[in-house]
This record gives sequence, structure tokens and C-alpha cells, in this order.
Amino acid sequence: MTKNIRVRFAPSPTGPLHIGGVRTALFNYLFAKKHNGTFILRIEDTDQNRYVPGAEEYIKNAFEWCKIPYDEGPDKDGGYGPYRQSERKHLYKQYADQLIENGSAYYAFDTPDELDHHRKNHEANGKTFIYNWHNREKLNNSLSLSEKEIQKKIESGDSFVIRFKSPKDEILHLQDEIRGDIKIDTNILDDKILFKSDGMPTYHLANIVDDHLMKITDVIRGEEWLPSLALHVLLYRALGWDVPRFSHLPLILKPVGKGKLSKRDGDKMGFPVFPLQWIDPKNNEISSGYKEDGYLPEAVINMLAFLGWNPGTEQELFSLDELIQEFDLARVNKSGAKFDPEKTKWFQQQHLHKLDNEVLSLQFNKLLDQNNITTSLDTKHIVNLIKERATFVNDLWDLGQFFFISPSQYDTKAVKKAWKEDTPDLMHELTRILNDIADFSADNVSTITKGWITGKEIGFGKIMMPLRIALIGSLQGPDLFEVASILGKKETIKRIENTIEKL
RNA sequence: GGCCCGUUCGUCUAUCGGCUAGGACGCCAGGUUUUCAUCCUGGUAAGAGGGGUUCGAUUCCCCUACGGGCUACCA
Repeated sequence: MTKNIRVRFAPSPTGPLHIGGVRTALFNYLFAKKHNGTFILRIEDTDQNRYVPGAEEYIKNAFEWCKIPYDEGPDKDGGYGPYRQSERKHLYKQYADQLIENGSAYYAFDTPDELDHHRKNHEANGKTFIYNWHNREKLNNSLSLSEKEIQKKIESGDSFVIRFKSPKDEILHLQDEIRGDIKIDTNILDDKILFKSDGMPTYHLANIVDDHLMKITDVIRGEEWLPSLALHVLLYRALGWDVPRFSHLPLILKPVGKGKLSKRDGDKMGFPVFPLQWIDPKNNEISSGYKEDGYLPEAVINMLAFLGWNPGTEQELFSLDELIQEFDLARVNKSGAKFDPEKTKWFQQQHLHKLDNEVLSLQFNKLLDQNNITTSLDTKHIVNLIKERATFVNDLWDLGQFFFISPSQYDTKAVKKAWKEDTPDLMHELTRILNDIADFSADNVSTITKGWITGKEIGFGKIMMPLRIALIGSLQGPDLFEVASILGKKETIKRIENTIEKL
């Protein structure tokens, strides 16, 4: 019996979650559900300076919209809480102390100014300042000072940080589920700060402590964390804890140009990078979201899943349940993927077309309400006729409004193309034919009208195109006889007469 | 600069030493729809470069180039 899979998504509430973050969460979710495991949301808010109000709420709302619920989180205690690091503050210091006691960490009294100075000096000489084995004895810390001096500094309230003492002369073999074996020379590691002078742990310490305490079995996170993997593994070792499995996901890159997708790219390039709209509390700047732009969560999830993963078959359209079935970390790619807004639209269209007719009709009726339309027409039938032309739910209104609102203006290009001198006479004659039809079903109207056109020995276009203009206002839309049948005999004839008058 | 990761059509990707290198998006052409969209058919287009290993490399190894990430008392 293997132990229960437990994974976590651990965002920092510094703003809205962008789709890269959503994908990381999604992969965690899929992996957990695939293995009947637990998906945990943990808020990593150890940096009070960067806290943005509303960000945590945003994350929860985003998950809800995406339909990837977490099993444990801030408002969902699973026995491993609290799930906000700011509320776990009291937990971390003891582990930092433990590391100092066993010689894996030390106090450092260097001020930020001093360190900054060192960095600038090194930079001026074309070097990089690293705080580690090669110079730690010369810096201001508990390894270079006497016991007495250390005691005095701490007791007098001098601010200090706790740094990890990276080992010397060791080659680490790290395992990543996606990338395999990674070798790291510990000599290039620096002595990262684990505990800040403000009494809060840094990400590195808090992350390891929480993952251990929350019994996380698999850490699935973005590739930007790969450089910290050595430190994290070293920390587990120094604390004497089991190391979870690690997977580092490839990054999502900008569609054009260089670099990873950033929060600013979206509205600059004309597509959302956020699941939901976000209004910046500082300046009220609005960033668009997939939800508000009319995307289905199923489409966004499907698109995201295929950014860096594939099932190995030729199937591309997946429901969330199917993704859970098929998901496999071994099939996650190693290289970064450029985000493609065009393909996202395609996923949206495909998922909209897969939508149940009932659901779509409900949405359509909502649109009618919004536009103050009350109707006795069969809206389900109408949805059936127009849905294949739609990409977004809102398209249904543009596509179907002519059923309820008689065209008030006509597409000039279409008129020029189809409305000729003899058209009014033909249309007049058509109204008489139509008026005589008793059974106004699409089939019957079609048969009789076609028969009449054939009998007159004129081209179909001479009748069908002007008729389309009269009923719809442009040369677009579904089957004309269906349209006429839905509109009914009276309305159909009325629209034709209107058009003759106006054109 | 240093360290780490990566590199197949424009883009997302398949291939786990032996293929005419497959699919999807996009684009182009044709067909269906006597319109438009959908849909169908076809076309376009790829193994970064150089060395090895091997009977045989896109696939394994090395080098170079390029791309990306990290290099904070941020996550």
C-alpha cells in the first residue's frame, strides 16, 4: 500500500493568478485526482510587503470557475491547517533553531546595506557576490564572531537573519520526475536566508516545513524553482525528513517575442492572461479575463492541459474527467511552450459545439432577457439552427436576433449584389405564392418555392438572395426555409413587403 | 557574467535506434451548404550546426550556437 498522494498549489497572494499558475494548479489537481489523492491550496504570504488585498479571494474564485476544487485550504480544514503561512508563523522558528543547533545554519548580522555594498563592488569587478563557504568566515555572522559577541548582539536586540550553511565539495544528484537526474556542485550554492529579521521565514524554509507538516508527497511546480531544488533537498536532509518527489513544469512563453508570459502581455497583445477579470486595487486598472471574454472553463482547461502535456494519442478534445483519466507526469514536456491565442479560440469553439442543446438554450434565453425580448418562438429550435456558427455564447445573440427583430437596415454590399431592378416584382409575386401556402413548414415552403422558381426558369439566386436580405438583412445565416417557417407566414410576408418599400 | 534547464513544421506536439518524420492550430485550394459559418477532402511546412557511438541516428554521448529560467531579508 503506497501512501496517499498529497499535492499542493502554493501561490503567493501578490495579485491575480495568471494562466501559468492556473496550469500548475491544474496539473497538481489532475495528478491528485488521478491517484485518488488530495489537492491542497496553501497561501504563501510570508512577505507582508507584497500582499495584495483580494488576491486570495481571486484565486479561490478562479478555481471555482475552472471547476478544480481543492480538498484542503484556508476555508477547508483537512486537519493540516492553518493553510496560510502568516497564520503558521509560530511554527517555523523552531526548525530554524534546530538547524542552528545541528550546525546546518547560522546567525548572520550583515545589514542589507553592507550586502548591497558587497554586491556592487563585485559587480564593478565583473564578479558575482556569493555568500557561502568561500567567504562566510570573513563576514559578519555567528561563524566568524565569538560566542560572547553573538550572545551580546542577540540580547541587545541587533537584527539578524538565519542562513543555511551550504555544504562544501559535494556533488548532489537530484531527481526530477520530468527531467530525470540533475547534478549540482554544492560549491556554487550560496547560503540562502531561511529566516528574516522581521521574524518571518523566507519561502525556502516555510515551504519545506509546510510540505513536510502537511505530508506532501509530490511537489509539482514551475520550472523557475529548479535552481532552488538543491537547497530544498539539502534542507530536508538537514532536518532529517523524507524528501518528496519533485516535478518542474516547463514555462509558458509569450506568443511572440521573447521570454515567459507575463501579466502585462495579455491586454497588450489582445488576449486575456487571467482566468477572471482583475481590477487592480491600486489604480483601478482592468485586466481582462477568460470568463468575462466569454470562454468556457472547459475550453480554457483543455487548452491549458495541452500546453506542455499530451496524451500520446491523437485526441485533443478532453473533458476534465477525461483529463484526469489520461493524465501522466511522464508525458509532460521538458521545454517551454509558446501560448497560442488562436488555438485557444479553436478549443473554445469546439467545446461550445459540444455543449448540450438544453444548456445552450438556457444561455440563449438569458441573452433574450437581457435584450428585453419576449417571444413565443421555439428558441430551442433556433439555437439548434445557429449554434454551429457561434464560437462564444454571446455570438448567439448576433446570430439569432433577426428572428425577433425585423431588419431595420440592410447590408449595403449584399443589396448591391442581389437587389436588382426586377427584384421588387419578383418579390411581390413571391409574397402571393407564400400567402397561398397552407402548411408553412420548412419542407413544404421549400418544395413550393423551389417549384415556383423552377417553373419561372430563372436562377435560384435571383430569388433566394433577395429573400435572405428581406428576412435577415444580410447574406448570412441558416437555411432560409427554416427561417421563414419559424417566422411564420405573416411575418415572412411582412418583412418582404417592408424590404420592397425600403429599397 | 555565473549556474541550471531546454532545442522536431510559423505555433502546440507524436516518435521511447531502422518512417514517404504523424496529428492539431494557422494559412492556401477544392467540395457540401444555391448565402455565411460549420463540416469534409487535399495542400503548405520541421529534426539548430558540428563531431562521435552504431550496420543504421530526430532518437544515445560530446562541443558550439540559440532559447529559457535563476542569481533579493520576493515568491
